[in-house]
Amino acid sequence: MISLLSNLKIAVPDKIFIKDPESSNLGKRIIEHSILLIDDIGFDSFTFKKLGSKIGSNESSIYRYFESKHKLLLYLTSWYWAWIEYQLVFATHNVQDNKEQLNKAIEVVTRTIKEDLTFTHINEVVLNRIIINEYSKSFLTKEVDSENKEGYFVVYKRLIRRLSEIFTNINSNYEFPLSLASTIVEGALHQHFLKAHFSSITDCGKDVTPTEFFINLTQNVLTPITNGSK
Amino acid sequence: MISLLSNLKIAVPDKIFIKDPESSNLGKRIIEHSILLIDDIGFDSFTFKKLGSKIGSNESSIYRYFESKHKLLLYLTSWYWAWIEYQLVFATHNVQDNKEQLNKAIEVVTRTIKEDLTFTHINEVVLNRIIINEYSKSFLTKEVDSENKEGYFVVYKRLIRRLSEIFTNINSNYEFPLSLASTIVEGALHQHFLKAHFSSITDCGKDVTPTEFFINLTQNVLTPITNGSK
DNA sequence: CAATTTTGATAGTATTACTATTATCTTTGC
DNA sequence: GCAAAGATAATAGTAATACTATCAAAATTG
Repeated sequence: MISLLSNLKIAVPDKIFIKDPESSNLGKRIIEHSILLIDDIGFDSFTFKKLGSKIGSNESSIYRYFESKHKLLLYLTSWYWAWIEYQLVFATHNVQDNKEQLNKAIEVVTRTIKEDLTFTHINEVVLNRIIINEYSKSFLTKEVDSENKEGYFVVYKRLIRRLSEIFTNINSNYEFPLSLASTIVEGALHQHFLKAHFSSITDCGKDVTPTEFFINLTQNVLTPITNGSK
Repeated sequence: MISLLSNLKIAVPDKIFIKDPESSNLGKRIIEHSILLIDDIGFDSFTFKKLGSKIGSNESSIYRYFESKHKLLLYLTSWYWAWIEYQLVFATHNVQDNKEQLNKAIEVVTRTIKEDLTFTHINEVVLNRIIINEYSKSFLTKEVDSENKEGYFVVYKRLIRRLSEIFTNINSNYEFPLSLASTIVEGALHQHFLKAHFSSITDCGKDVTPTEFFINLTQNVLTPITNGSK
């Protein structure tokens, strides 16, 4: 993975930022430390002023990259889903066996994240925690519809569609591939959250991973119970 | 349902409020109009000052009922899940056939809400929209763990456990009843959200309901694929 | 009807989420 | 090597938020 992606730049829709943070040293520090700071104090308490003092820069300079902290969150989440999308494509590409392809796909979107050294200023493990804790806040707003029109969620939607196509390949008669895909991706984040904070309402923990739960679920759902009538 | 519940008061953990809003006229107006106002402008823009002017009362008076708008959200969500829990219990109680019981349970937690005239100051249809749009914000905070210890999420957790028990009744060998229950309840909210805002990544819409999707899913997951035996 | 409780009005505070302006520092093109 | 352009920093300012505190007026209750 490291060598494969080493020349790649994760593509984030450019309407999300004012100035591309990948284009400068300050921009990269903004991304690097916003991830650490949001993880540390939570998105609600996060401000550009606090970030500025962390990176020895000024609030007003950060505003030249992102219009608002909400846009910065959209940037981080788009980056994350694009990164997952690449992994999904690489992991499933050229895999002959359908069932193996399915399992790899589910694994990519549900597993606990491990460090990826390709992108030095981005800590994917910490970013994943942010996605688990804050992703919903990026679309649970009164502005979703207009922001959706602006294309701020294209990466995520493309990922869901790719995953649903893998389901359709396995079983073209299955009626709800999109809903299954969106349920699994969102549900995996939720199971990781429950594991950390509400362990009494999840089976995921030390012995069971969200990946096992969702692989079992997907196999049962996509394998029609054709014996006899059903 | 109306007559059955007419003497019931939905029980919300009393640590959530300073003064029980059910105990006064002002309290009830706070609940009634907070639901309408949050639905109208969104929780993020909602303030006690705006609510005060809607109900012809004062910001400071509302603070005597709820410590913060976050606590008010916890109140509304606890009320909602307790209301769903009652419906779950009534709908599945004394149902002989296991499969029918299962389907009724899934229906209660995934269906589109219809008005319930038992609670005159609470509009359940609007409250359901708030749950879909804002519920995640009630636990995606840095304070989850301490608030969980205080018991602010007991109602929701009890609902998930009840649902998981129904799954276990159907198939005691199924390994992930809690994760399935939490995935369905959260997933249903998500499918309703997608239906309204991201229709390209869900199959739910005019022809398909979240209930159909989740009933199909649950049946396939709980019915082991032991072809031959089944 | 007096005591108590509840509600309303007003004021005040620290912080947030920005915008605007001007000064300084860095890069680059020649 | 230097001027011009562009990027960054510093400072100031604003309206709104999320409260707390105090006191007066109104409503409830015993």
